[in-house]
Amino acid sequence: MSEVVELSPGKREQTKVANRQAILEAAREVFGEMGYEAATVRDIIRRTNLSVGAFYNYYRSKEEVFDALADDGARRFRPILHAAALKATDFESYLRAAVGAYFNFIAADENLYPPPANQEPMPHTRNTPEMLAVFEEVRSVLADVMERGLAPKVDLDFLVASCIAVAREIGEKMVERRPVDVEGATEFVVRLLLAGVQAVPRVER
Amino acid sequence: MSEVVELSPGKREQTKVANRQAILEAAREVFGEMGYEAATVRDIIRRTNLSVGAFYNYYRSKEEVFDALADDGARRFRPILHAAALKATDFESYLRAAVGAYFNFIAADENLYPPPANQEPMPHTRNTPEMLAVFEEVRSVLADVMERGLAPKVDLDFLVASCIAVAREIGEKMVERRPVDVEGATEFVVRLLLAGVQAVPRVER
Amino acid sequence: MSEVVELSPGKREQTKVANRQAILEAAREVFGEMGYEAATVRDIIRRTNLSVGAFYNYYRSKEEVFDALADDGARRFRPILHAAALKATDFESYLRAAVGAYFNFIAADENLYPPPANQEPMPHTRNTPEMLAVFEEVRSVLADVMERGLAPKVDLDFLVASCIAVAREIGEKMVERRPVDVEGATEFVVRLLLAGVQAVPRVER
Amino acid sequence: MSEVVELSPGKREQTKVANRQAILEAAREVFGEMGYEAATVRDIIRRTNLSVGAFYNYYRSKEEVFDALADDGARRFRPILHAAALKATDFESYLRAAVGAYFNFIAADENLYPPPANQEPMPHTRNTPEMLAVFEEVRSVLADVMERGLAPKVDLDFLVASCIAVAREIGEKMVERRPVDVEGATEFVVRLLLAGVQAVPRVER
DNA sequence: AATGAATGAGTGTTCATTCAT
DNA sequence: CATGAATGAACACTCATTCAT
Repeated sequence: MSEVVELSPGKREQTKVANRQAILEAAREVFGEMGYEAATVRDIIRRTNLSVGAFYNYYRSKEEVFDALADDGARRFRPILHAAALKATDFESYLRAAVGAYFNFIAADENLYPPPANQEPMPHTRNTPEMLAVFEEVRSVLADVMERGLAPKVDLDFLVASCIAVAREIGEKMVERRPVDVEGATEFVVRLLLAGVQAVPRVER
Repeated sequence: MSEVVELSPGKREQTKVANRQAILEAAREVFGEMGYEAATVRDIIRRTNLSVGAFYNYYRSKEEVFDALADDGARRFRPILHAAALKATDFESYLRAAVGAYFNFIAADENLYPPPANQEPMPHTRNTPEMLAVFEEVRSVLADVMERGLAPKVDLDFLVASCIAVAREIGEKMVERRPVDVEGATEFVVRLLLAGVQAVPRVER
Repeated sequence: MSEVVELSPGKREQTKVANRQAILEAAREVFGEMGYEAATVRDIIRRTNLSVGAFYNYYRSKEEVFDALADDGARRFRPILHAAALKATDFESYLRAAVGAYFNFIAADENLYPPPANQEPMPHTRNTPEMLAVFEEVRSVLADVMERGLAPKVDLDFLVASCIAVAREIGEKMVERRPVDVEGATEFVVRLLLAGVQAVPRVER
Repeated sequence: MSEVVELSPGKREQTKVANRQAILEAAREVFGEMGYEAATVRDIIRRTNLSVGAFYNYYRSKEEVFDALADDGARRFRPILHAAALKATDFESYLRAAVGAYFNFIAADENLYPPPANQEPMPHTRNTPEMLAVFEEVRSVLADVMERGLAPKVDLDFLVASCIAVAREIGEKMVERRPVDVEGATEFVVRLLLAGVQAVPRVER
């Protein structure tokens, strides 16, 4: 009866990719605004041209989009971070490259999807999956630096935790400010951590 | 009409207090493990000897236990933090007192309620309300230090964010280790932040 | 331990009666204001000095107070109606006595418990049980009149239904007006029904 | 994107309409038998082939079906009543047309949905929402008659109340009888009210 | 594939009733 | 008897997921 006309070869395939992406973007927004639990599948598809049913053609469950979001973030960030790391020769340039890359990354994201007026302190929300993935990346980079001896031998876990914590928190503050000052935020974080890591107790390891 | 005068807390009153506390503890655990949204009232009461109905005898809603938890944490931590602050004369002792107090606080809490084998990376969790309240306290203490000129004039928001972030994250790592080393963790955080704050860009105001 | 002092003989018995009555009055108000289903046992006992437990000492269930209320209304109204009926010699005086008695009855009730500002059209309420009982009484009186041939032989069921309907509805309007005009309302109802019953089709029966 | 154009109501659309109607009918029965408060959504859907969830696909809340029921009744009755009123020239024909229309209306309804054996005096019931809507219509018709001077100037509120009361009550009795005698019931009501209104006290107004 | 109605387990919450004190 | 905390079966409603079209 009803027949979908194929306008050009590959059109179908294009649509599939586009739909998959549309769901991902919508999910990014919705999870960011309401948190994983509060967000409903309907909230997500409402921001696309698709139907609930279509959602399940592309992702098997709500959880799966969440995970895909994390993968997506990590996949997009990994090369950036890696490239930045390659140019680094000592701990400072390493740190600066990594933090800078991260801040540029979230600043770019921010421009694409500015926060919705930040209505309330949003009492019961969570980190977006992307953030989680990005933190994973940063963690591995810093672990590597420690391995290669570019930084004093300190409590690795504690250092990693500190760097991630500071970068995350300052990054969050950064994108809340207008204008978004990536330079300034990077400078703050790099100096703080660089001085900090020197002051912290050494371990023989 | 006839009123039974209770000269000392009667058994009934004791039970009520105990039940109220039991619900609070259970809620602390459940919110900690699953986050506010995912946690159900039934999850909470399942960890007590009580019934759904009893829950609502003690708290008017799920939200109310959550808030009560925050109040409870803040109420218990505020005096500790305050006392510590009084003994401090410069930024270092201030920081050490505050961080030490905070770490002792969560370490004590930890002993009472050890984490449940830390099953997975905890997929969809959030901060406990207590943490949030405690962070509020720490924030105000640090803001005060900045006000009184005991620390260099740097970006206040960024500094506060950094301190809270580092303390939180290191605190979390600390309680995951055995034995729990409050001394070491405090030393790490204090040195890192103290050196960091000196290195960070100054602002005129 | 605690001992209830018997101040005078029979005091206990008095209290019991008073409590039973207090519950009844409270229930009358509450059922009237919110309807049977919406009213809760707690709503009722809140208007007494008693406890939930006490409620169940006097009445086995919410349903039972409701029924007791009906019985109470009927018991109080029956003698009044009966006396009025005795003085009547023809249909008019019979009708006038019955309707007058009924209107005086509900007007007196109204004075004791004026309606609570009649906030909204009260979307989902019901008749008070008293009303129901009173209607039963009126019905039996009118049935008797038909039996005794004081009124034309018309469709008995229909006549009874009409009289009850008109009396109820006009009674309700009457108590809503200020001042409450029992005379006027009675006159209206009596004339309407008296003329009506003459005009209505006869049945051989 | 792709849109399936339906030239005639498709099977899906038919099912939707049927389901919507099925819920309405079931609600009509259930509200009629148990009253609004006592009726549960599950009681309603139990009489359909649908699930709880489906109920909420068609109506946003229990209250909404109730209102829809009233609207439905009013919508179906209004034109009938209006047409009847147009043919009337004096109070009698007016009254006869209105009452006749009303009785035909509820008799038709009755044939579609006969009462469930009238089990008991129906302990805690209420008017169906349809009745309420219908009564509103009847009220406005009668108010109009008074306005246009087709009936003596009597207490308007009281007259309206009486007519509605008698029509409702007799109507109820009528549908309980077998066979349902619309003619007879109409005759009874019209004669009663017509004579009654002449006998009732005049007001200058 | 796409659609969106259908499903039903699960959620927060209420309330009649019981029962230890 | 009085008390009021405890109980747990309901309730209205939501939402991830399925499935007929």
